Amino acid sequence: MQESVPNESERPDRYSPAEIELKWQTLWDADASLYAPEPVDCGKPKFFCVEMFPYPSGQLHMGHVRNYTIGDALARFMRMRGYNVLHPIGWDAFGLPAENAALKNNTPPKQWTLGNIADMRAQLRRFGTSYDWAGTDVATCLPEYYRWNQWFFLKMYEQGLAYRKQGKLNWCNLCQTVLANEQVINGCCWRHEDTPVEQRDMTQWYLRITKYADELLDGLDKLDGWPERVRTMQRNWIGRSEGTLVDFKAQETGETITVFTTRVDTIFGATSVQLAPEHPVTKAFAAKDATLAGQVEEMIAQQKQAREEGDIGSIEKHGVPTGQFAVNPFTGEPVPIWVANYILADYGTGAIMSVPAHDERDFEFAEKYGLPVKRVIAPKGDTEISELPYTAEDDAVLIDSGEWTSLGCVEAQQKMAAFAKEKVFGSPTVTYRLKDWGVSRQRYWGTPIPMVYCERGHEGVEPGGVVPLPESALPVVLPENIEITQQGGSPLGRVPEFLNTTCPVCGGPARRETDTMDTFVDSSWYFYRYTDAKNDKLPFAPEKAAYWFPVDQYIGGVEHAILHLIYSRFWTKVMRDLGLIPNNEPATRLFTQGMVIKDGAKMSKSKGNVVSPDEMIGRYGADATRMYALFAAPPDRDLDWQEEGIGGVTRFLNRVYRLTLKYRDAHAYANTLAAQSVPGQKLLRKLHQTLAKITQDFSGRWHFNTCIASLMELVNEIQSAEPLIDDGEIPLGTVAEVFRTLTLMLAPFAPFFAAELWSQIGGRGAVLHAAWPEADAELAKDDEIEIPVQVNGKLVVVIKVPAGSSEETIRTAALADEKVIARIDGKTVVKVIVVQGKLVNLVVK
RNA sequence: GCCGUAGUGGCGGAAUUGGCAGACGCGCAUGGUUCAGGUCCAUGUACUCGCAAGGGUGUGGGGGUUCGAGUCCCCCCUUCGGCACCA
Repeated sequence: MQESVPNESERPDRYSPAEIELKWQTLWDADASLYAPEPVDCGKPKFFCVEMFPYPSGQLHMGHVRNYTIGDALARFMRMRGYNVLHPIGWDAFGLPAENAALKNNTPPKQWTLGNIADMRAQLRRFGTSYDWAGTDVATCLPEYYRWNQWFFLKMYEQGLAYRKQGKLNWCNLCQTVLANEQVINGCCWRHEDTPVEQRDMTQWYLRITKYADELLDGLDKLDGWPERVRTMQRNWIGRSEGTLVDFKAQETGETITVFTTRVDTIFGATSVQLAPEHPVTKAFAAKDATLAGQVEEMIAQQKQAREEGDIGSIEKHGVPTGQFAVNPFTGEPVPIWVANYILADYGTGAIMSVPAHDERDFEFAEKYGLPVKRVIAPKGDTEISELPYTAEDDAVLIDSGEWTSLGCVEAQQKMAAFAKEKVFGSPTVTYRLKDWGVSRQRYWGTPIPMVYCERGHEGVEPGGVVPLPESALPVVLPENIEITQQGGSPLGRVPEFLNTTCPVCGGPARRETDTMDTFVDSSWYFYRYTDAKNDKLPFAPEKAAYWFPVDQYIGGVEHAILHLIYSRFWTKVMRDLGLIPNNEPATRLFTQGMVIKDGAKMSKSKGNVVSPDEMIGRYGADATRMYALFAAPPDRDLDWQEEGIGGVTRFLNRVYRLTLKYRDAHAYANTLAAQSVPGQKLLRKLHQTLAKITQDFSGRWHFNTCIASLMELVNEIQSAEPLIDDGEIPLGTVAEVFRTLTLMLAPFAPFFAAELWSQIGGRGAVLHAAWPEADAELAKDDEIEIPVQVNGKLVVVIKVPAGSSEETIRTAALADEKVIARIDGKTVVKVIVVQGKLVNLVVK
């Protein structure tokens, strides 16, 4: 015979997450506008809180859970603080995985994507995230959204910010598409980390992000709400470098070789000119010299191989002489022209002047090939000895440099650049590492580019020339009945109904652009759409964006530090210049949370260390999972998910549940704090100390792990006081106050749990909109404080004195302590240091 | 190489301005409750010498400033991340 096990929900010492969460979720789901913000004229201060939107892969992972839990805690806190909060969600819904899934399962990308969105939306609801579901919920793969990508593209085309050109592009064979520079990581595709990208010559659409290079760089200094790490990464990426262009003329053939240098002051030490293998002048020389042509070809082949093997950095410097000479315009001296493999074709001008005495790389190269080393910079007060290559310090001076001799090198740089400009053989210049953003993708599942090619041509447009579609032709809708194959080329090119169209200007036959836009276009402005997600006249109403922007808090992973975060800053500046928005930056504060890892490694299917959020909910409930995600580590650090630890949070919640129900009747005595006992004051003190700590942490430090720790301390103290409450030594009014406040403090972290407790203790309205309690500094004050007493910096004893004791009282108490007396026996007290309210230190000899 | 980030018990982590190092939790140990336990409760838990009282040592390493340093300064090591033959 088996005895019946008590039903979980009947046990007074445990709560049933499954029951409580289902109950509240059902209620919440029924109210579509539960989390909607108030109108813009509500008079409350606004707070716009955005977490980076997910790609709808079909499965939430723990990284998402962490990201959204952080944002949700903040959004819930700010609502309780009386802010008008916009807390939206959306879906970064275009992209290659949908096409791969289509190939694998024979499901159309749209169906697959929308199905995943529905699944993930349900998952997020199970976690109780307080998104404005009805008002936002933007999916980038829908024409209602991507038509505005097309609209922006046309605006940029008008402004000359979108243009088409031929160039070298990064090509990933697995993706069967080109990639932006930002999408190439260590020479490999960002989605296929083991697949080196190839360089292909193609004609593509570009967005002129370089126009904003300086603004993007300078703006970083003012973004003090962004992590330094992210700002540094962006600075490196933009890679601004000031220098000088100088024209060297080939002596025999007359070609101009413009070199870029940051150290024009060393030009008297130039002993050769070095060209990149791909440089046009290299090609011109090679055309007339078969031997050279062969050598250059070999050099390019070697580089390609090194790139594919992934060790481009370790390749040995080598070069070949062209047999030609170029004239240094400053000295009139001819120097040999070489082609060298360490010269980058796409940085600067692809040509340098080589100054072996003052540049490590040039020195190494000159040593190898026996080129002369001519020293022209000297440390101050030294004209003879110094080790080469010598990199000049700020106080270095020029020697052997004609009329510039004896100048400081910084001064010389300016004067020589100005001289070059005056004599028309050079000029000061600025170069950037940042290149224009190539946005064409030879893929199906993306935004069609709203351009056609007029076959016959018409006035101002040659046959096959580009014609932008008028706004009235938008959206250019992505055809749905398409067979996904792995053939090369743009899939849209194989859909005749899409491809063949008419020219909007002359009405003649035209072909549509068949490439689609990079998905990073979608994410560059999606948060603006949140402010007005249903607008069908504009991407958003300017007045709505003006009210909500900039985002007050943006939260996401650091992996987007360059890609998404630089593109969206660029897009913001473009929209500002189009007069759509007044703000210069998309977000004033950025928080980059750490990764969730398992057993020291990033979670991945191949490693088999993936933790499923649904399983966590099933085993522990959403509240415990959320709280543990916050408790296990501070949010900016990586979090190693150790499942054993979650038991501590479950125990904590069970304890709170048991105690709250036990003292439920105390709430009839709420607001009767007048008669206070000593243990009652002690409990209130702890309560207000906890409240003060949590309130303050939400304002910026965000150490939610210690917030939860302090809630645990509070509950431990309540539990210790249990006998006192039962004996009536703590007034019931105090008990009511403690549990009411505790429930409110839990609300941002454990929403289902707090809602349940709130209703159990008879709280008015939804805990969601209850006012966050104010910490009372008076009540939080200790009446007795502990003062550690040290002798020569070593702790001897901790004494207790009344709070606010004078320095003299503390000193006397410290010197009167037995242990202290024993310790200083036979020695002289040289000095007594009393730090009021903190500590006493005796210096003895 | 340059830039940034971090380094604290068996583990995750705490110590906001220089002032009791190790809060809180996990784990572990002992005891209790329970027919039972992936339950609950109590106590202990940095290392080390000691039966104990009590001592000594401790925040990656080495110096320094200070009455006092995890925290500030200098040098070095290591981790993670970014950029990298960038002229």
